[in-house]
Amino acid sequence: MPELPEVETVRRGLEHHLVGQRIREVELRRDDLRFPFPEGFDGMLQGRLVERVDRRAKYLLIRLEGGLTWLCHLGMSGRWTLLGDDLESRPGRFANGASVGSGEGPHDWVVIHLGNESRAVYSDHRRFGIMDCFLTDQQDSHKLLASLGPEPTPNHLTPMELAEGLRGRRTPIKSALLDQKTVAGLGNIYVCEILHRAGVSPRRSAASVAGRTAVSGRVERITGATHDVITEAIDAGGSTLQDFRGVDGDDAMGYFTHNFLVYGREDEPCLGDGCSGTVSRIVQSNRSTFFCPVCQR
DNA sequence: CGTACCCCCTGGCTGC
DNA sequence: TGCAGCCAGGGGGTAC
Repeated sequence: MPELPEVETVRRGLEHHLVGQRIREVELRRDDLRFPFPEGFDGMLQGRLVERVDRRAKYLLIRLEGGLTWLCHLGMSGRWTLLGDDLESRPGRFANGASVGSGEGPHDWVVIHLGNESRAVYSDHRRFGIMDCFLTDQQDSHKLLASLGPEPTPNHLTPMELAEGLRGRRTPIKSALLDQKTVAGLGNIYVCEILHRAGVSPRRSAASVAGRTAVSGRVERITGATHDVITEAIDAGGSTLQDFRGVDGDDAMGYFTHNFLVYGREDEPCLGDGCSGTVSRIVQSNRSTFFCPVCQR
């Protein structure tokens, strides 16, 4: 379910609970998610200390002792839940209605037993998630990470860079922004919100957004809207972070508490400043796009 | 090469 | 009530 801000919230949760812990045992309850787990996956992780938890786009990168990185992508329905002694005795809520006592759910596929007797449970009912393990110093050549574009955050994505990513492309701006090579980590909801905030039609071609000048007004606005939407969403997730155990990024974590201005609001009034338009839903490359035809041009 | 489409999977909801 | 069909926040692979 998660987009980048939700993955960032999960990252912070995992960082808080896993860093400094030793992986005592890895329990694999099937041999694949979207792809097969790598050969000897559980053995590679077992016995190692968790040093850090990083994120690149929507990939969680769990840095382990010995120069190893454990990669985890949540796909559409992946979630992590932290269970354990001290955790269970504290008030808090679980995502996904996972039972408090055992933490057992029908879609729990990976259970990490930690040195402190707590455990981290990965569940994923649609199994679009990905897990892999690679040598950290070979990250740049990792198939899934090598061609990712800049992060959508203020310190990474610049108008110039976005303009270069869009120039000459015939595809609609909506599809271009969803393409992880253009900007890494934007998903369907936030692209809709970004284009609405920037006042740019999702149907306009990427090339026409780039325009003829070095940096067009639309590129400026999309860059700014991207920074704002992503920063606000991360802050919203972070603000609900306190004593959580479920780290799936939605529900109490701020996802559904978000008020989107266009996403999911077909036929409802546009909430843009002084706009009297009505939100439309169209389908672009097989995904829903919500936008206001009046204020997005 | 870039782009368009199909697919993986499960479950919840809608409309007949 | 039953059930077919549609939908879902991702992204890899393939066919043009």
